[in-house]
Amino acid sequence: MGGGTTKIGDPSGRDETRTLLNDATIASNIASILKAFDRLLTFGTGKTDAMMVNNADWLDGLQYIPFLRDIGKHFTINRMLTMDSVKLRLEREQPLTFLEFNYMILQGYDFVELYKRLGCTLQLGGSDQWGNIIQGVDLGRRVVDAELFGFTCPLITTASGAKMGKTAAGAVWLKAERLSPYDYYQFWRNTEDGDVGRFLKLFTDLPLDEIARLEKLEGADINDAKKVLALEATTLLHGTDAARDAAETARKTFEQGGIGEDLPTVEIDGAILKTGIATWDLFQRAGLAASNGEARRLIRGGGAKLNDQKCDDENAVVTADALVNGIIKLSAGKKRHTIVKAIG
RNA sequence: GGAGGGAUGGCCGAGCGGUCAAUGGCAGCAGACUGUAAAUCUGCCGACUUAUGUCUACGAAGGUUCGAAUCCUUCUCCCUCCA
Repeated sequence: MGGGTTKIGDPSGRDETRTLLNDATIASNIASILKAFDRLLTFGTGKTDAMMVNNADWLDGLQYIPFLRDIGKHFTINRMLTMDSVKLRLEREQPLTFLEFNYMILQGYDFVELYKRLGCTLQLGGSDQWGNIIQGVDLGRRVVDAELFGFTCPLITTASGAKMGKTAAGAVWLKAERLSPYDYYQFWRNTEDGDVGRFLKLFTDLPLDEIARLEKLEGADINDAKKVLALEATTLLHGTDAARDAAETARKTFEQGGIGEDLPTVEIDGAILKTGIATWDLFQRAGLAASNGEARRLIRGGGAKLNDQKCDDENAVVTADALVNGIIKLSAGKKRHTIVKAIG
């Protein structure tokens, strides 16, 4: 964990100085990240178990002068200026502070420190980390005569060039509290055709010959491959049960036009339904519109459905009569569905 | 220290006294077409129980004016050049 380096901020790929966080925020972020990774890695003390270390352990106590003399002398400004993270910022005439300029030195130092403490000899990262990793490799050779290695992979984009990680609802979160298994499943289910094969290889553990078979599918059949992708990816993160439930909810919702149990659910006071509530208000409360005005626009635009019936009048009053088995299904467009449940 | 240039809605970027909630592009949302895909086309895209209405908004605070994103003053931050 970059508990120390986050106080500096990696200048890679951004024009603006990263917002500096305070210690409490950093600590809570680290705890949160540990929880997210816990789903994917086995942390422990065993031979092959994962361990999480925090570079604040050795960076926070660094003394400036000794550090400059021992480590700083191995870095030339000439070389540092050729690093993309620095070069791009300068070329675009964006400010780069001395603080950020030091980031690569610290990350390089991290690698050496990890080698000395834990015998770590390989650093993996996105291709934007290449420069930072190489600095560590070089530094290792110079100060501890170690042979270190770097391994980078291209940052993942979709076939149409968009950066990964964004969905209609915002970012793709790994924690179920931020993005439900169902929404996570849907994220993968909606993968572009051209990405399916690549994503199957990158984000699932399926054997390559199975993936090769799925890749051969064409036209509408590609949907079968997408279902496999979504199911496998969701299983890895949320487990078999959650993934199966998500798949079942998606099947019911999209293939039968019914109501899946895992759809986002919003509770509403039964008394409100008794007296009646305007349609636009209901959509807003269900979280399908960010503001009342947006809800109205959604309905006016013809994108809103209540129990699969198109809503024509934003001011129409919805009452308890609309409840079917105690719930109302609201839809914004074809993909965003929410269940409203009356309570009390 | 000196001389210039700049700060506009999620982002980029026009506007340079009224017709500006602010051109255009991107992103986003919805509709059509489809396969819960992409591409394309269409509409929407500050908030408010929607109103030819109110409020908030063009870095911040004052001022000029019937009226300011647009003019003036001060401040903050950024960029470029010179030292």
